[in-house]
Amino acid sequence: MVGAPLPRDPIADARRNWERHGWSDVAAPMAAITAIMRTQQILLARIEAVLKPFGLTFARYELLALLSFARSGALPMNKASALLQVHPTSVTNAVDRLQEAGLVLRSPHPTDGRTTLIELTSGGRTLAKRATAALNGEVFAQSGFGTEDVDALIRILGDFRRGAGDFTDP
Amino acid sequence: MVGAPLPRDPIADARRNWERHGWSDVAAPMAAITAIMRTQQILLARIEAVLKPFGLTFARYELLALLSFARSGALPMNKASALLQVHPTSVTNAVDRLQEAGLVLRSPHPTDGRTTLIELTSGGRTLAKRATAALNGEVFAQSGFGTEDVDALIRILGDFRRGAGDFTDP
DNA sequence: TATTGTTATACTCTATAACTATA
DNA sequence: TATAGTTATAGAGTATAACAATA
Repeated sequence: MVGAPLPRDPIADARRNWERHGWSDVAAPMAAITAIMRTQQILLARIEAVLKPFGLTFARYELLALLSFARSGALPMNKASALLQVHPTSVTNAVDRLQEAGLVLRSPHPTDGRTTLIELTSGGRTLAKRATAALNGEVFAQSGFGTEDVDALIRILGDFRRGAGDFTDP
Repeated sequence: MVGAPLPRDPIADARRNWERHGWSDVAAPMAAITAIMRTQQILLARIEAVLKPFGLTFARYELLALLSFARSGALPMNKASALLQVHPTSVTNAVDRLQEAGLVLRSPHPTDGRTTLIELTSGGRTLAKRATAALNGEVFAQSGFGTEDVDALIRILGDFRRGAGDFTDP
């Protein structure tokens, strides 16, 4: 998927093309956004490679990790959908697969008959811990970002996400 | 897809969870990387929404835009694959669809019988221009990133991509 | 009426492997 | 032998719409 390194940065080239065609005013944001898309692609590939031996995809890992941090150990489907910012059908799909693998189970909500709770099995909890340790050691601990750059990213992208309506936190 | 804003930033919460579980050393990079994933999701949704009326996906638009900047107006398949950093089969697929839509056409390479050249039709060139104008006006011009933040992102993500082996540029 | 979740369906992109044709 | 591209096949996530059950 990632072949030999290119001799030139294709995004810097695209930026120059934008400037040459009279779009100088948006060339820089175009380059920044394109760089985000490409960076995400690189990071996702690393993450999925680490998770593959555990039989997990990133989407399923995120659900597992979310459950492992839930106070009660269980979450309603719609809560998971909201927190992970994914479509309800995506959660249904992910839970189906995790349930087949014996990592989570569905249980009825005690008071609201409409809602389904998802909770980790003990096997799911163990796998979540192991997968998290692997990601921490093989991806996050060697992210390729310097300490100050990590802080800058968190601030810049936090501002962006707030502006995009993700959350209202201060 | 994007429901009501959450009262709290889920990524900041995840970071606190990491710290509470003894992974303080990687909590910040985890948060930065998770923020990149989420930001990409938001941006991709905006881009695809703008491109939809043109009958284009982002992957197909990228190919169209790349061709529109090629000096000769044509590119070999493998060149496109390398520059867009996508799998050869993804290029085959994209070209198939763009060709069905009459936006590009395949032609034989003049000297190397193995390679196929892709080139824009006049309709493809027109659509590329219109789609680029729409993206510039509706996404890049209102990116939600401040000017200094755009510069910071370009520098930080450029360093990252170089480190990841995307290119060898200075 | 509104909400929760599932099902059916469809359409992305992606990836591997096998294959053809050419160098 | 190596390279370029296609085909077949598979799997991933995402989305819409229709539906059932419950509030």
